[in-house]
Amino acid sequence: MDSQESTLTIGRLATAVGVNVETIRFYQRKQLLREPPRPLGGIRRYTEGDAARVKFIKSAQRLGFSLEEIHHLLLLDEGMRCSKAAEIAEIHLTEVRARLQDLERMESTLANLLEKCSRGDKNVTCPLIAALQTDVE
Amino acid sequence: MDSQESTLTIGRLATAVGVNVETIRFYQRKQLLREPPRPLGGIRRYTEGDAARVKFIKSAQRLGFSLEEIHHLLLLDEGMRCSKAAEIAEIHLTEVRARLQDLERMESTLANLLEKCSRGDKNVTCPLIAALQTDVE
DNA sequence: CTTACATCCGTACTTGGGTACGGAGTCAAC
DNA sequence: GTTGACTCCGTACCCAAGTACGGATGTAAG
Repeated sequence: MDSQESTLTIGRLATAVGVNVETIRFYQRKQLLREPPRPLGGIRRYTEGDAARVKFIKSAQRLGFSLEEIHHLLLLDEGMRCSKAAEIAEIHLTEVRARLQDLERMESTLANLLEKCSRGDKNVTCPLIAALQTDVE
Repeated sequence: MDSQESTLTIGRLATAVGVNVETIRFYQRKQLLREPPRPLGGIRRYTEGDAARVKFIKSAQRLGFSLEEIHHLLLLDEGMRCSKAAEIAEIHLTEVRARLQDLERMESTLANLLEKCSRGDKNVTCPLIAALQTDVE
C-alpha cells in the first residue's frame, strides 16, 4: 500500500509542495535534501518523505529559521547520539520559547485592536512596539 | 522628567540597540524610521522612541516578518482609521496564529526529545518534520 | 521515429537585507 | 586652531535564498 513510493519526478514534487523546481535543486546543493539515485542516465524519482521534508523547510522558514538552522533541526529528525542531539535541541528550544512569548504578545495586542475596532471606536492606535519590549531591566 | 529626550546621536542609538550605524541609515531610507531634523548643518538627534522602534523591527524580524510586513505593523502602532487598521490587523493576526501553532508543536517536540535524552536513551530521533505537518486533508 | 515536453546540470542573474568605503563637514578638548 | 572621533551622504559591495537560461539528454504519445 505504501510501497507506492518514488513516483514523483522533480517537477511533480515541486508543484506538490508549492515551490519552484529550481528551489528543489537548490536545497539539494545545500544538502538539505538528498539527491535520489539516478538510474543510468535516467530521471530521478522522489518520495513522499522528500515532499514532507521540503514542506518542513518552508514551515520552519516562516518561523524565522535560516536554512542553516533548519539543517541542524533536520539532523535531529534523522536521529543521532543523544548527547549531541540534546545539545542542539536545547539551543533551539530556548530560541523557540523566546519567539513564542513575542508571538503571544503580538497576538493579544492585535486581537485587542480588533476588539476595540468592533466596539466602534473610530480611530485607534495599537501599542505593538510596546508589546515586544522584552528588555526587563 | 521625560524631556530628557533627543540625546542620542546615530552612533549611540546604534550601539544602544545593538545594530550597525549603517543599518539605522538603511531603515531610514526604507521609511521604517524617521530621519530627525538636522539643525542647519549640524548633527541629528534621536529619541528613546526611535530606539524602541528599531528594537521592534529586530524582534519582528526574528519572528519571520519581512521589512515590508513590519512597515505595515508599524503603521498600526502609529494610529489610523479603524476600518483600515482592522483590515491590516486581521491579516497579520491570522498569520501570527498559524505561526504560534507551528511554534508550539515545535516546542513540545523539542522538549520531548530532551526529556527522552535525560531518561538515558542512547540514541534518539526527533519527529520534527511530522510536528509541522499541518496539511489537514 | 519524430515531436513535444520534462529532466539534468552548470552558470549567471535577482532581490532583500544589510555592510563597507571615502571624502567632506562638525564638534569637543586640548 | 589643530587633532581625533564622529556624522553625513552617496555609491559600491556583500551574503542568503532563490530564479532564470540554455544546451544536451530522456521519455511518452501519436
